[in-house]
Amino acid sequence: MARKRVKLAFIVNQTQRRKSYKKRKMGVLKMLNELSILCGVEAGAVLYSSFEQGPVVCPSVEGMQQTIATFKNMPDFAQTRGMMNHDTFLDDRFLKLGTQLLNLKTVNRVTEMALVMFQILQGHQLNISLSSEDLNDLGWAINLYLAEIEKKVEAIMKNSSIPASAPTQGGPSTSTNP
Amino acid sequence: MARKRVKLAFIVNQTQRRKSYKKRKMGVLKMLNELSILCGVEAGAVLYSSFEQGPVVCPSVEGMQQTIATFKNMPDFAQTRGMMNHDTFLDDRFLKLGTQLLNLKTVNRVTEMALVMFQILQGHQLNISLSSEDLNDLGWAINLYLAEIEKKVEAIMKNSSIPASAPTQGGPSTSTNP
DNA sequence: CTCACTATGTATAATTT
DNA sequence: TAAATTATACATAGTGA
Repeated sequence: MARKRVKLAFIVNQTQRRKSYKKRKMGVLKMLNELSILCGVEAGAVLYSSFEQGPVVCPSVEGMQQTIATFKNMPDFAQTRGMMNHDTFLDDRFLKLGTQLLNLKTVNRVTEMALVMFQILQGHQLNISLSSEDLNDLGWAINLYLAEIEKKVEAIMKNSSIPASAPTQGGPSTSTNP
Repeated sequence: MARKRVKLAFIVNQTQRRKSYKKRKMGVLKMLNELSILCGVEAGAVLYSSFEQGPVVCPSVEGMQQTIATFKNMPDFAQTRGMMNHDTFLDDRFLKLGTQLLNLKTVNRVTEMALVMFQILQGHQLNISLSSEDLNDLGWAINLYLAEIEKKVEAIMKNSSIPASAPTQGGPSTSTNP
């Protein structure tokens, strides 16, 4: 019943780890959502866990689709056409429209964010793994390490006679918007 | 002194919002880091705020660079060369090597995550903003809305005689690893 | 596994310096 | 404006159905 002080280390017990992951995922996504709303910040995240088929992407694609669908199916939307002018600019219905459009802009902004993230990390990856002769030792160590692992895997495979299979790759699962 | 129940809405006061952003950013990044360590999950995030020059990227590029630097400068690393075999595979020094290599793998994994995120959102963006005639109304509304905003901005600019300036674009700032 | 509950550590809004 | 403080709401580890 008591929540012991959490030790910041990998949770070895798989069941326990899975539980913790589920709860904390919810927590992080909720807080990210709150940060986004409260502070007017575009916030995106990706979680890549072994517990789920694909990466968890936030903000969720489904959430954004719902936003669009809501906008498209907004009652009286057709009636709004043709009655837009300065007098109706601050009309409630039009303000709602604005909110929805801001959400639409968010989609584009998040895409842009992801691109930035990708470019930054890609550039970083190139710097450390491809560039100069400074990393010869690193490359050598990697190869040796992987070779050792390969040997171990081969040995295990021979003994257990389980055929090697391509990893199952499911579609990405998106988080439900909190 | 008391923390009032938080109302989930955009904080209008800029000073207040800035404060909240700083604190909550720390919190979210910390929790993301914890989730990553506790549950063995690759977690990446991007924050795009008006409070900082560029996007905040997590895990931090600097943090990863430090990992690499540590690895490269590891004492006795040169001595390890040539003494790797099955007997020394579980040697302490080599286990450390493995940990560092896992971190290196994390770099690549995060890059991959970002790419997935980008592709998913890119695809989604195209679906909703470019594709079919279903969205004619949406496009029409956007144009009208933007035109109205433009008029307002023009009016404000004329009255205040403040010249329009290109937004300053700084380099990306990376979060410090907690 | 999933939900529900509860005790408790943590994050953070409000306030002061 | 930023840092330190404090009181409180919230997240979540542990537990049971």
